This record gives sequence, structure tokens and C-alpha cells, in this order.
Amino acid sequence: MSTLKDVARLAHCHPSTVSRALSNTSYIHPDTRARIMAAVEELSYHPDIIARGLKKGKRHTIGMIVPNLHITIFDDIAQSIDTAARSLGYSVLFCHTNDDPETERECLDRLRSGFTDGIIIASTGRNNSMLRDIHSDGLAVVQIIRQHDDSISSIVSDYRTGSYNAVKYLYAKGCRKIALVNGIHKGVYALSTYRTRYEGYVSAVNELGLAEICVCSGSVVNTFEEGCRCVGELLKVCPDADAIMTAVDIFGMAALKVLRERDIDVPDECRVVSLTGCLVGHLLEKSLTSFEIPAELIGDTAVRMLVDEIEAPKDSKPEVQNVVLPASLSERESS
Amino acid sequence: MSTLKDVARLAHCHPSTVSRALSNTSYIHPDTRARIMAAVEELSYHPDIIARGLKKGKRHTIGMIVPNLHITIFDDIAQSIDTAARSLGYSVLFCHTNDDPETERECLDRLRSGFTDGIIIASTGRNNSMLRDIHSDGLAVVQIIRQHDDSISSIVSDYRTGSYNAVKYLYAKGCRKIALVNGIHKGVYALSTYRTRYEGYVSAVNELGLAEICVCSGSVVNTFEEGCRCVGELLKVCPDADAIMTAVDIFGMAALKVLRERDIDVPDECRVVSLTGCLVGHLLEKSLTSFEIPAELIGDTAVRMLVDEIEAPKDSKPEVQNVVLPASLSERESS
DNA sequence: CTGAAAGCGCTTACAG
DNA sequence: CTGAAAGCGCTTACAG
Repeated sequence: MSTLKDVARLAHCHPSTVSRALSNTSYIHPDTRARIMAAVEELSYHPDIIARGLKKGKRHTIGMIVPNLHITIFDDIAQSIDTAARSLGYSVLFCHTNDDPETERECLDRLRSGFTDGIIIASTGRNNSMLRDIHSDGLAVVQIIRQHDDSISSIVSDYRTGSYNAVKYLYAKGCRKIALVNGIHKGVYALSTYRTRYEGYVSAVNELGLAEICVCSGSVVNTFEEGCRCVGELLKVCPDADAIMTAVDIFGMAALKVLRERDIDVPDECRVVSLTGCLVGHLLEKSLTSFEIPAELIGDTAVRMLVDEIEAPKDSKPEVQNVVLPASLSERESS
Repeated sequence: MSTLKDVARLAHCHPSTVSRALSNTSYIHPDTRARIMAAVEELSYHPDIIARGLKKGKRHTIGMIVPNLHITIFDDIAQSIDTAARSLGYSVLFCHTNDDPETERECLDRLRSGFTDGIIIASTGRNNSMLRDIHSDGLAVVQIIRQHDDSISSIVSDYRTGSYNAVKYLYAKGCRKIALVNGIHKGVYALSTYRTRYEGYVSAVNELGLAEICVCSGSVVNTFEEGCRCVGELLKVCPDADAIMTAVDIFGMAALKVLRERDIDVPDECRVVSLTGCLVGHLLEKSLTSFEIPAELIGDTAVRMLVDEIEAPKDSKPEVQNVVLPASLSERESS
């Protein structure tokens, strides 16, 4: 690992001259420049961007905190954040929390300690005051997928309308016993994504004069097994449900699995729709109708908003923005 | 963002004293310590770990370069790397390459520029000399899943044996027309993971006196669509194949899909086995028999090996280690 | 027990 | 056009 000094020594000039030559920040005599370039080559010198950041007060790194990658929308989001960040000259620090507030706190603690210029987070909502702290301490923050704090920018999808529309869509297909398998939507562990989906569902169902049939997960992490359990419970309560809406794809996959085991034909006897399309839906043997949340756009926009905030001069930070993107229906075999 | 200096000013002492108090590196008078702690609290001071690293020559950050998260084993590996790194006090910088050598080069260039103490990479194999350069420059490096360079530690699975065993397994089930849908296994874009699988397949097939039926993907990134195309081609060449082995799960899913479209019953008329289990297999409507590669163990071990190398004193770096882990058969509905 | 100084690898006014 | 100095936020011998 050679340093500026090493290059300077080899090129017979001052480190500051090397710095200037490499950053193209002032005119350098061609001979000097040539000697410097030769030395850089010879030592295969790579400037230490972090040390540069120390001086400039920038790290060129953003933190990304997501719950979990496995068959969730977050794997796509993570990739699009990485791509967008790289194109703007930023690196991304990856943390996953499994939606455990304690882990989340740990991640935030690290990221605030000089590692990043800003943070993109899909949070549990249980460390809001810490997040505000970090934000007012000078780090840029953008919430994605879940908005827990009005004072911090966010970019989410309109889950309520998605859910509402899903009921209407299924009703139009002739379904009259439309069930919802949801994430946790009440109590301390409730997430707004599930609460709003529940509300959208209830309002549509009431409007149409249908019965409310809803099973809510008992686990913070949405697993396949928990999905199977919920669908099983649902079919106990309402064995002749003719439609199942699931909050997330992995629950949708659980529904397809359980219905197949019970020899209930999809979609003829029971239709299945997922409210969070994460690209897995169209790969399934029986493909899953989903409301696709625009993962790539969310990642992309989040990075753009974050970097805008990071790079704005201290006295003219951009205003808090709360972006809401619609989900779009992808109709497939399951409905 | 308050600094050591701010704390010192408020606590009426020297910054170096604050530093010592916080790092517990020498005895501090209780009164002084109390004043310091109060100041830290009041300013909600968080030490800048990166600046600390500058002085100490450590970043406490590792880079992770993977091809692609989406329905691959890399989402599990990424999570386990994150978990293991965090537990050892390291953060992880995330990059994905889509197996594009140019992107990979870009990622390596960033990571070597002072961002990390070491790199975990599932590489394309087309930037080996750069990787060696980085390694001899003093950064720790560990290869995962794909080993392209003997001089750098690695941790992979025994793909050849996995593939060989899969043929034997299918033969024992009565299959006699066993096909392989592989990733790119020859030419400049070939990866050893696919080459060795091909070799294992060929040697088993020869041993058993069966015909070789192999279709190889034409795309660097293993997509569902390409999988479908390959399976389609395979069924043209050999319409009565009674077993399909696929290099990766997403090809396995493609096989299930195409066979269903053609009304070929799985497993009665044709069995399907994936050679890279990535946890998606058991979530499918018709679950997918897979050779499970121990993703968690790989991530975990990779971090441990990397950190060992990072933290070893300069004159006693650990020897190059090439770890090979077996894949284990998870028998499911598709076979 | 604690202060003052030097230094990690860089950048950037300030001179000349 | 380029050198010398100061400084980013921290740590750590060295004194006292």
C-alpha cells in the first residue's frame, strides 16, 4: 500500500503536487506530471479515498438497512441501490436486521460512527428517536417501503389502495369470500405496511358488503412456515374461501402450497393474489398474480434523494419529501 | 456531529484524555471521567471509527462482491457474511456485478481504495491478475463459491462430486435418460463451477453407459427465461428425457414450469434435481430436490478466514487455505 | 493522572 | 508552477 508520500519521493516533488496532479486541480508542468504518472504506475498507487474523505468531510458511502433478503422485495431493492449508488460515486454498506429492533439499533450505531454520509432504511419503527437523532446530527436519511417518521423523507408504495384494489379486482372475478393473510397489523410489532393493507382490505370488503376474513401472522419475520400456518388457520375458519390475498409473496407461495395439498384448485376454486410482487411470482410453476411494487425505482429514487441531501450545502438542505408510488397489477395464472 | 475536541472543551480537559477515557486505555481520575461522560452524553458524541482507523491502519470494513442476489445462493451468503462480520466488529460493503467483468473491475477498484481491510469475492475469474495485485498490496482476499486462483484462499463446494452423485441418485431411481442443463461451461465465459459439474456429470454418465444429454446456457447471468429456453431445447433433442439436472435453482424452476406446460408429470415421467439448493426449493408448489450448498457455513467461514488474515501480524499471515465443503442432498417432491 | 506533540493519508489556502 | 503549513478526527508514545 503505497502512499502519496511514496509517489512524491519517487517523482522528486512535494506530496501536495502529487495530490494536485491526480485531482487535476491546478496546472502542473508536463514534465512533473509525467514523472508523477510514472511513479503512480510503478508503485501501482491508489489514493485512499477514505483519508481524502476525512479532510473533505465526506465518506462517499451510504448505509443500507433492510430486514431480510430472502424472497423479499429487498433483494431487488438492494441491487438497485448498489447500482444507483455506484453510478453516483458512492459505495454501500449493507446491514440486515431480521426486523429485530436490537439488531437495528446496533446497525444504526455502527453506521452513524463515521462510516457513512447517509442511510437508507426499511426500519422496524422501533428506533425512531434514534433515527431522528442521527438525522439531526447531520446524516442524511431516507426511509423506504415503510414510513415511520414524518420528519424524515420517505419513499413507499400506496399499500392501502393496492389492497383495496385487490379486493375489487377479485370481486369483479366473481369472488365473494375474499380472505387476507397479513403480516402483523396490530400491537407493538405492527408495521404500517400491514396496517394500511388491512385498512384498505376492510374498507373494500365493507363497501361490497362482504364478510371480513383475515388471519394475521404471529411472527415478525414473514416465513414460509408461518404463511402455511396462517393459510391453514384461514381454511379452518372459512373452508370455502374463494380468494386469498397475501401481504407478501412468500405467503402467496405458502397459499399455493397449502391449497395444492388440500386439492383446492387455483384459480378455479380459489384465487390467490400477492400484494407485494418481488419478481419471484412469475417464476412459479403456477405463476402468482401480484401487485408489483416498483423495487428498482424505489432503490433508485432513494439513492437520488439521499445523495441530494448529502451534497446540498448545509444551509439549504432539500425539504422533506414523502414519495408514494403506485403498485401495478401483474395478472398471472393464480387468479 | 460533535468531535473529541468538543467533548474535551466541555469537559475541561485535553482531547487525548477523552480518547483515553473512551478507549479505557489508561487510568483516568474518576472526577475527570465523570465530566467526560457527562459531556459525551450531552453532545451525544459518537467517535468516528473511520478516523480512528486512519491512525490505526484498519477500516473495520470488508468488501463483498457477488454476482447477483435474485433467487441465488448469494442472498443467503450475503446475510451470513453480514451477520458474521458484525459479530466480529466489521461492517460489510456490498457490490454486485451481474457477472460482468467490467463492473467487477470497477467494484474492485473502489474497494481497494481505502474502503476495506479485505474482500470476499465470488468472481468472474476475468480479473485474476488485478485480484492478485490487490492481495499482494496488503488486502486480505477470500474467494467463495468459485475458485479461480490457487494463490488466494477459497471456500467452495465440491461441484464435481455433487453432479456425479446426482446422476447416480437418479440412476438408482430408474432414470436412463439423464440430462444436464448447465451454466456456461466452455469458452472464455466458462466458470469452473459449471465446468466441474459438467465433468462430474460426464464421468458418471460414461460409467453407467448412458448417453450424454447436455444443454448449456448461452447467458452469463442465469435467468429464468434462459432456463426455459434451455429446457425447451433439451426436450427437442431428447423428448423422452426421464431426468433433468439443473446447475442452479432458477433453472430448476424453469424446468418445472416447462414440463408442466408440456403436461409431462414430475416426478413420474421426468424427475428434476437442482445442483445448487438456495432455500427456494422447499417453498415451491412442487418442491425441488436439491443438492444444498451450505451457504451459511460458507459465509461464516469466509468471514472468519478473512478476518484471521486481516488481523494477523504482517510477518505471520496465515497460509493459503482452500476449503471444500460437500453439498447435501435434500430429497423433495420433484424426484 | 494528564497535557503537548507527532502522525495516519490526504487536501487546500497561502506564498513565492 | 510548486513548496511548506495547517488541518480533517482520532491515537499514542513521551514527558512530567
